[in-house]
Amino acid sequence: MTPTDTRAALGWLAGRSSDIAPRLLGLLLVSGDRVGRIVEVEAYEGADDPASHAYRGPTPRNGVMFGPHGHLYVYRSYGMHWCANVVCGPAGEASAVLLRAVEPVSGIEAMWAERPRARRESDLGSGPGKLCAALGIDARHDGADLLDRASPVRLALPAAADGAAGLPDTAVVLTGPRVGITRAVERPWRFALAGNAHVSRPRPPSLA
DNA sequence: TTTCCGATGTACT
DNA sequence: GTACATCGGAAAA
Repeated sequence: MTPTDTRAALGWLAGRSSDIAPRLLGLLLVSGDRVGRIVEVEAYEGADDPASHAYRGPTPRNGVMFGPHGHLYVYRSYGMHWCANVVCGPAGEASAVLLRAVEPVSGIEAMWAERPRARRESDLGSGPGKLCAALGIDARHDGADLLDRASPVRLALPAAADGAAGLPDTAVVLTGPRVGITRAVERPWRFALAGNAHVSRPRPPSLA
């Protein structure tokens, strides 16, 4: 697996976000010199998902969601934080995966500099707003091509990954309701790596 | 520790 | 005007 093969290796990234979301766990999110391992995500679909930004159709904010898969949709949350999504629906059919938490892998000093209030390493990327701050992701990256090696923000396969999966066979994925929404709350479209300290709050219940 | 609440841009009623 | 895919500081316990 060479770095130039990312687009081919992640060909499965096109489709329904609820299918694709758990497969993003374990992949690397690269932003300049900073790298985080994706440990928590949520799926948001389009016209059939009342909790999705795309539910009511395209707007100036969510336009990237209706474009080709593999691009980054960045929006401002509660007026002060940035949140980032991986677009996975085919053009015209909005479907995206919200990146909720990353585990710092490298460029960790730069992440601390972006988040001086953090008290421990697990405060750096344990939330959708936190990870964008730690990795320096903002409106400039809305629409960035995550499968282009020259992109300022991109996805990468972990070095040890064999095949398309970014996770070891022993990894356990927790599933639960999405965080912070009021509609379609019953859909279990939050996915997180069991036992990982960098998952956001509220922490999903561990398996018995 | 848990709960509560303010900050504040964009979209919608 | 109200809701919102959040966060972190302060108060309560």
